[in-house]
Amino acid sequence: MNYALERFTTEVREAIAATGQAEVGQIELTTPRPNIPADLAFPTFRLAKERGLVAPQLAADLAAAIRVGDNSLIGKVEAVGPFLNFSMHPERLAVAVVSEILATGTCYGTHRDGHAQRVVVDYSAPNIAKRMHVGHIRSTIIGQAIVNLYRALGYEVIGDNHLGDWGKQFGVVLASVEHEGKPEGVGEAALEALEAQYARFAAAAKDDLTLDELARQWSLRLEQGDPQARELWQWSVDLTMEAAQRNYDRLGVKIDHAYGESFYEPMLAGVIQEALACGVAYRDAGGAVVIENLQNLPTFLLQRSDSGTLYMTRDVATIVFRMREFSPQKIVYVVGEPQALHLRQLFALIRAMGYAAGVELTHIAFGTVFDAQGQPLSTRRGNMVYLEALLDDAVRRARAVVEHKSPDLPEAEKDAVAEAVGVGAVVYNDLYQDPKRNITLDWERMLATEGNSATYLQYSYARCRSLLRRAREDGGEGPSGELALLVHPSEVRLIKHLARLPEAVREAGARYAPFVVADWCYTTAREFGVFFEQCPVLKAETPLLRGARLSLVAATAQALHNGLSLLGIQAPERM
RNA sequence: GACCCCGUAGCUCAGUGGAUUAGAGCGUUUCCCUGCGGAGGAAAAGGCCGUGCGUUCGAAUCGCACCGGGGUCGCCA
Repeated sequence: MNYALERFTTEVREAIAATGQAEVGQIELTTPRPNIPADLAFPTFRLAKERGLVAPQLAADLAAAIRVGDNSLIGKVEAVGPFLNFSMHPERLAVAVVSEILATGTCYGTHRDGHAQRVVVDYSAPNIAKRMHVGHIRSTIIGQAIVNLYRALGYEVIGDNHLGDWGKQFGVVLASVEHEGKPEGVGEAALEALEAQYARFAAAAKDDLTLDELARQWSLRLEQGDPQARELWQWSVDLTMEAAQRNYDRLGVKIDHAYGESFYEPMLAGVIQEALACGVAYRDAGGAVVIENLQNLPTFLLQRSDSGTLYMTRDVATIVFRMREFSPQKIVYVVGEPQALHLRQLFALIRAMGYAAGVELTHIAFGTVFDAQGQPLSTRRGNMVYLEALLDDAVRRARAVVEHKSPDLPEAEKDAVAEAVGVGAVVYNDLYQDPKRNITLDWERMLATEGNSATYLQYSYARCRSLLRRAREDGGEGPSGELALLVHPSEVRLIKHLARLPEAVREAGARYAPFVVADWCYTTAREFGVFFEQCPVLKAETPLLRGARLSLVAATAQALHNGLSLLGIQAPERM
């Protein structure tokens, strides 16, 4: 796809090159700040320096020498000081942008950059036998947005849910089930009961050595593949995933695989052997397998002195497996910032072992969630917020607003809108800013219905759809092709912004930053708001203008919908 | 002690080498429903871009040092 904005950029580059005063490679273009009345600029500082010229003079000379074709998207060329400024041709831009959005539909904004390339995204990773909480929501939501973005960029994306389904704590889980039986209920309620059971057993085992021994036995039986232990373990996995799936469905999350840590158990001995054999690791006096002096990173372990394996061991095996199974060009980890060092060590080790050569290994480190008092959320502090409850609460609050704003909607639709608005607010709270920032769980901010909020974006979409619906109903001029009429300043601004979705998608992908798309959506809603205020659509001065404006509204709705889908946010037709 | 992330308006955040006036939202103070969804739009007030030194024709943006906040540092994940 060669979008209008890309064609414009190419035309500018070629026009400059055609003057014979600059090589194509020397032409670095920038997007001017909003207060500059231009759409693309060529700062001539560098070229002037190379040629021993004065920048403003060079810019003026270039401006005089540039020739623009009859059907060019370039409207105006102007030298302003040392800058050579290019503006788009408003009428031709309107025709190009609006028609390409309507023609490409849900594909508008996508690319083929990643053609024949594969990306593995590691995200969500809930712990088995526990409820998902706010700590998992960030990985899940940001991860899914990254998956969506890379699919939109044309990559083949493989999502993998690296379940926390292994480790010493399972001995306690299984022992507690033997002790108290399986908890009643389903979903998160059952998991909550299981967590309580776990806590009771763990507390009791502190004073009762026979209980402690029981847990140890179960842990051992599980590792040795004992059928009964395995069956109980599988039951806890199923129970957890069933609950997780409800949350995933609501969040629009779909993860291709869920191998989980347990899957790699058979590969671990081999990984340790290999690390020892190739000399990056050694076995110390205590029997632990140690890696030190690796790229100035702190020393770390690949195997415990009691011969047990570690998170690191399983993560190495995971990369080995992913390379063999998927041959990806990139592996992306959507994991919290506290694990940054662990992942640097992992990446360094895997490279030292000769794996993943030429493969991009990326850690998208997201910040920690704090409560309103600035405390980290934790079970022990008792301030933990669980995902299902969070979503339910958000939806409940949204339902009250819907009831107040749109009392005439059918009840079922009110429910659907509340679900979209409530869940959308939770999702947007994780996507509207740079993931690496720590965030405070602020209900007011999260469930805001004004300003830079999911609700505002959904509202803008609903207004677009409402206009189009009413246009069909009143029998007047429908969306039409007289797009060159769209030259009102607020129309031009909106169109220019709509033209930027494709590059926003690219930038968001390159930076692993969904907020770039969120920002684009927000600005779209703002520009549409201004247009809506200043330009009557249904009662436009002429039928032709009405048709053109309806086309612009349709294009805005389509582009906004595409942007929101990338973020995983639903857009109701009315609300 | 070492390393990583952050520090921009009262609050939450964009902007990370270039253009008279560093942008949004929330909050505050005003306006705009005889025109389509007011979950909207307009305007005002509010900033030594943590501090200092440096690099550069040019620094919120790059480098160094410091200060403040968050985090991590062999047998958890």
